[in-house]
Amino acid sequence: MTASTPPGKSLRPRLRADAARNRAQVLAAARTAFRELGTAAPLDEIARRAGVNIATLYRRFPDRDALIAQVVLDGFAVVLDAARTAAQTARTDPLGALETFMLSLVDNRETLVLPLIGGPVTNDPQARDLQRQIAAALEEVLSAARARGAVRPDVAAVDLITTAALVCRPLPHLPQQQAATLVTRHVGIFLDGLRPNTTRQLPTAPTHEEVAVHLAPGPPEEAPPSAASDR
Amino acid sequence: MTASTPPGKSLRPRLRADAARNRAQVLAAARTAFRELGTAAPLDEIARRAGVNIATLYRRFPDRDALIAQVVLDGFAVVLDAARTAAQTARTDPLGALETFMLSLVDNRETLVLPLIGGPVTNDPQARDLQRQIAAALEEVLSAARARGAVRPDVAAVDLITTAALVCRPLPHLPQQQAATLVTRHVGIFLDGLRPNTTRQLPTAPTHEEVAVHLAPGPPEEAPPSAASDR
Amino acid sequence: MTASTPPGKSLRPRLRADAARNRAQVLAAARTAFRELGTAAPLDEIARRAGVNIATLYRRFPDRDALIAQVVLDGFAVVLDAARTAAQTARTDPLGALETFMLSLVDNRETLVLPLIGGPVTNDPQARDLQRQIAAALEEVLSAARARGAVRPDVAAVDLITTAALVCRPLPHLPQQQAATLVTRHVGIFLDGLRPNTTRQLPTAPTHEEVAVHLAPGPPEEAPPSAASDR
Amino acid sequence: MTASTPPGKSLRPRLRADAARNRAQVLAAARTAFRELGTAAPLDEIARRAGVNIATLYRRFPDRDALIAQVVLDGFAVVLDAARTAAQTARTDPLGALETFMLSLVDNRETLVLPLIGGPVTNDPQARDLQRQIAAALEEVLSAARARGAVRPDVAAVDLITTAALVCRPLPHLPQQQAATLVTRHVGIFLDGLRPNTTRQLPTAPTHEEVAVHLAPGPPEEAPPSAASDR
DNA sequence: CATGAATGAGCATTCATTCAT
DNA sequence: GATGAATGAATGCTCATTCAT
Repeated sequence: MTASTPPGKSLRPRLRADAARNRAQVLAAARTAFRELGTAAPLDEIARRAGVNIATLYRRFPDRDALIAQVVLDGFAVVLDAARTAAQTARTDPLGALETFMLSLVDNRETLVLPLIGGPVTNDPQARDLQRQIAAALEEVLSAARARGAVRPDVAAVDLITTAALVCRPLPHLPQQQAATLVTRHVGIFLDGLRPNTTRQLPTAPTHEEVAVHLAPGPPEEAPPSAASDR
Repeated sequence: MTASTPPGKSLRPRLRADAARNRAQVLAAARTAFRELGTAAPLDEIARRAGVNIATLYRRFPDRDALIAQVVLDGFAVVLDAARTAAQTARTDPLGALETFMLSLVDNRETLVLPLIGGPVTNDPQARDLQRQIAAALEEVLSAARARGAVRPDVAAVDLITTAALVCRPLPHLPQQQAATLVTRHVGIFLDGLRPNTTRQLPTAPTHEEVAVHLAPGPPEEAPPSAASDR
Repeated sequence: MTASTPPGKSLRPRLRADAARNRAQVLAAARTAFRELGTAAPLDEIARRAGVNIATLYRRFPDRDALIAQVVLDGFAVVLDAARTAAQTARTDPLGALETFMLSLVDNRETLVLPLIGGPVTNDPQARDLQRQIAAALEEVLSAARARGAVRPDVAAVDLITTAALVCRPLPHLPQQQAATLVTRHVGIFLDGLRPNTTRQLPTAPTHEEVAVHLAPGPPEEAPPSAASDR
Repeated sequence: MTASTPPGKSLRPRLRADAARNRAQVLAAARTAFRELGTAAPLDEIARRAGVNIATLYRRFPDRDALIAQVVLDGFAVVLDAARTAAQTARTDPLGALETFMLSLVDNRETLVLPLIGGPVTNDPQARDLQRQIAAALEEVLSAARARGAVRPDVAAVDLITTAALVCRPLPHLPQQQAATLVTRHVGIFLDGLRPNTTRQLPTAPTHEEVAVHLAPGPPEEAPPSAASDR
């Protein structure tokens, strides 16, 4: 599923080939720039990286938030893909499905801009819808697993989402490889923590609706540390 | 241990009372501003929150990085405190010590600015030293736990630090209470994942030196999402 | 020769008409502002005088030094013009050529920002090159004059350049007219001092290279007196 | 004659020893700072160079202009000294006296802050008075020289003052030694230009009153070139 | 459609000056 | 008398955004 070029139902009347290419390049540049510099990254820096003029960027995305929104939607689409794949194999191997799901996100970390909880926010109904679908698919996986006694009964889809949100954020100052190792270890331990026969009790999970309801307007998030000197 | 007012060994010849108060207020304001707006938060916003003039802020901290550095050092100091406390009870109850350590960080999340891996970086030797001490204390706890077979043998101090780094970052767009619940659940599952009799194998952990060596110059980090419109 | 719009060999791909006009206005404003307020003149003051926004100024000249450099280059171009004119008539009337050269600079004083020695510095290779050409042209004039016994044999091009540098700097606190009279008298006496049959011996002149070699990094220069109150 | 500690007639009730030392250090620091950075040099930079606190500087000199004024007065006093010395030997050797006068100023260039025309302005009556005395002494030298036919008849005291003003300004970007050589050569040629049997006619000189009358409020002067980057 | 150019507004930083110790 | 500290006000510079080509 191509994330950034939503199906024909879109209002967009189908772009000219070069315009579509520019749009894709802007999104790609935004993705990396947002991860490296934060979502406050200068828009002309993004335009430069995309090899287009700043005005071209503005033609496609009326403001920063529109750009962020699209990047996030693209991220959600990737996650939804993974979640659906997991749902498909849930019947036969729910634990393996879970593991594959989490690790595929870790692998795609670099192209995901903080999707899910913790990411930049949009009150876009599409985003809401995608989140709902993601939660549903994961819940499906979990109930299959619970039915087999493969996971602790108190784990919820929101826990998987939280984990994804935490581990997909950039770990700056660490080389790619090392960051990947550390995060993979973390996910491994987390997955082991999903086994049944738990020793400890978790606080009650919020429902998906409780979480989603806050995804709309929301307060800003954290920012980049300016390793050496911000500007 | 008072973090922001290091003992007399400091070069600073002891501040006048009012100056010290101002300095502390600036640091407190910076802490929250950094969490809410990112480390690129406007410095005059920080000064305003602290109730001092921007020039006063500059008198204490010659530039943004100096301010970040101090905030991070303070964060490290808090973590070191917690780690040492854990080390003290490690003999009698290593698992409890671990749990208390992790949860105390979650509780203090709000006053910690991305300490440890993933936080804003400083090549300050003090920061290095604190990190080293933190790692040492945690290793002490872990070896006590391993000796009793209370934890899986392949877990390392760096895993605890990674986890702390991940869960201490702000989860914007979520109300405090909910964020706390989600993170606490995550930590709970993670802790359960530390039990022995593991089902899965973790990739080899990097040594503390490998991780620390990258804490110096480092590339920038992630950034704020600009919920509505950044500027 | 149009000083500020170097021929097509320039990298600049030819400015749009309005942009070129703005650029010229900025340079003109800078010229007078630098003379009146020093090269530390507020850049927004310059922008205001030029009737453009400060950001427009920055678009053309990335920083103060770039602006200074261009103003100086323009000054050098004017001087080179004069020197070449002098060289052309040197054969027939070397003394007259010298006099015309010096007085033309005095006349253009107002549009020259400390060109030559003593002016703001640039390590721009173009500047170096212009200086070299100026020195060469003047040397040509002088050798023609020396050949006829029209000037003392120990005078060098560097002396003419020094004199130009000295007399082209603003004499603040004096009305234009009076400053012009005083400087013209000074130049007149200086020119008379160039006659042969000298009574006194001059210290050995540095070579042009010796002088030029110091034009690169260089320490700052003198500054404005702040007639009433600088700020 | 000690310039910066004017005779007892001063209003200042005689400073305590350490205060007097501080005052002298501030003036010395101001002298060099003004030459290096312009008269807009940061006052706290001057205080730092003087080794005193900025508030101490303010205690002695209520504002920048007061400091400038004193520095200029000191400069005038040095010039007056030299002019009087010249007047004393004018009877026996007027030309030598002139030469010695000019060269002594060149030698003291470094400690003179733009004295005379072209320097920072003061409406201080003391400054006026000093200038008058300087002009008188120089006129005395010149008339002795004219009487002997040792100089052209059309040279006036104002020409000497103009020349002094021109050559005493810093020539930045040139090493001390080279600047000295160039300026000395210039003065040498100028002095040779003072001989009688002139070939050219000078424009009529303004009277000393005409010149002095403009020394009061006056527009600002030129400024420092910011060799590399102003700030 | 794409771009060069212009603008206004924000933020960092510095400095003169005053105040309290 | 001297100093550390605080402040307000400039100024430099950058960026989002709009306009004209």
